[in-house]
Amino acid sequence: MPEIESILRRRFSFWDRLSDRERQRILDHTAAVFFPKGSNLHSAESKCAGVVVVKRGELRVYMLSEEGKEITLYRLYENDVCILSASCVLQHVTFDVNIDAECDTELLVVNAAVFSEIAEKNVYVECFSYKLATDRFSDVMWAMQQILFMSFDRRLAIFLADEIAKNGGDTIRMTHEQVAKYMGGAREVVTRMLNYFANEGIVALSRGTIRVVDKKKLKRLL
Amino acid sequence: MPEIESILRRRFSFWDRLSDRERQRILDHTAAVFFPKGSNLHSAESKCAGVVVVKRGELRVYMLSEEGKEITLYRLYENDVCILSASCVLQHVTFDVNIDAECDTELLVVNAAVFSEIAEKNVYVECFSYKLATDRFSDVMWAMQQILFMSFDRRLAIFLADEIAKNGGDTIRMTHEQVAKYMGGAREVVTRMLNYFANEGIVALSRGTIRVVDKKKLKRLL
DNA sequence: TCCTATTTGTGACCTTGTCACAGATTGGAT
DNA sequence: ATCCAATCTGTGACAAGGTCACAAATAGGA
Repeated sequence: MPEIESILRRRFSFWDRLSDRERQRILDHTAAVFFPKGSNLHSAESKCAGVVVVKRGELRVYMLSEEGKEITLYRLYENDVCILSASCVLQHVTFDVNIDAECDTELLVVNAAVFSEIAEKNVYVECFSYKLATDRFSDVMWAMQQILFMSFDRRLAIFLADEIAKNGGDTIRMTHEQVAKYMGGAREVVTRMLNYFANEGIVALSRGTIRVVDKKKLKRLL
Repeated sequence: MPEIESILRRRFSFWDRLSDRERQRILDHTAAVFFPKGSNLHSAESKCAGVVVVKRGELRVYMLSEEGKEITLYRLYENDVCILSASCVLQHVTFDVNIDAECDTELLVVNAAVFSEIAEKNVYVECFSYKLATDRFSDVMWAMQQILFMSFDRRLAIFLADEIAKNGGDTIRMTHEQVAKYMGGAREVVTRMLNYFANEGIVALSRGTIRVVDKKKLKRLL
């Protein structure tokens, strides 16, 4: 599998700190896996998925309350590495998250037990893992700052701006429900606020899509 | 300073992975520092304080919004090590926090530049730092879960229960203002809720103190 | 064309935060 | 002992956003 190896080498900065034996052991326990849109690939109950590299698609990492409320912490895209899917490997991670595939997604999954075993013996692997966790910590802090400190209209503006920047073009193909989920807000509030934006001539709405028609006005809300 | 060395050895799990030279370098750049109650020992603007060990007292780590709103992330007590005070050392930490001394506090402070220099060369030190950051990540997730998912009365009950468990005894010497700060809520809401608790016979209030008179009822709210 | 699922719109109500005070308590200073 | 000023606590009116219970509009398939 030369493709798998070339991906792992690029994503795992510890790759050349591994012995040949360790490298081979990882390669032997890494599989390409497909998750269809909407499927769950990690939750509190599910056994540890392992370390994941996104080949194609998108993952959403979120917190889930007992009553079923969700807060999206961050999203992962092509080439991102997900370590919280292997939280069982890191004893210092004492919380749980859920991870869903947001669209049809191809992953490389490194077996958790194997990764764990190597991380225990090789500090570079251990260190890599905790560094990655710290990166996510930063993402979560950003999400937290938004949720706790910014008004909903401002956050919505930021969200829309981020989405069009990310995808190119000015049309966001998402239902209000999805936007609400990503932002950690209530769908009704998203609807109301989007209609307000539409009245201001900032966006044009139609079922399932939001088109930004005045980027300048949008940025003024930022 | 044999005292400083004995504290550092106990708190820095990488201590016996250091060369004699590195150990000495750290010892030469560690100082005992006193921060009076209410003083700030780290903020976005202040230059990097360094790695801190709490000898005696208490630190509060919080996020600060542009408008001055605060959210307490976690608190640190005797023997805790604070790594976010040295966030400049960890490139993967891309957010900023504020840290105040909550009461008169004695610290050991390891110079940031020296620590950074050693962390760059010694993976064990680097790894230790990111592990510690991940511990705090877990604390923050707990705070986040509380703030976003739990009703205020439940959170207040948890807060009171935690405080009496921590201090022993049943009296909490804190103003409503302080409670609000720790919980990330509004003082008026704390006042209202405490009065409600008092009506239910759960607590007895007087200026500056909250006494829990019925722990069973309190736990029923948990 | 019709049927059904999904998406969007709307109003009433709840919780919590915000603001603007007023009243109570406390610890000095005289 | 008395008064003063600072701090702490209490309260009401209002705003933002979440929750609930629907109704209306819109797509896709059969």
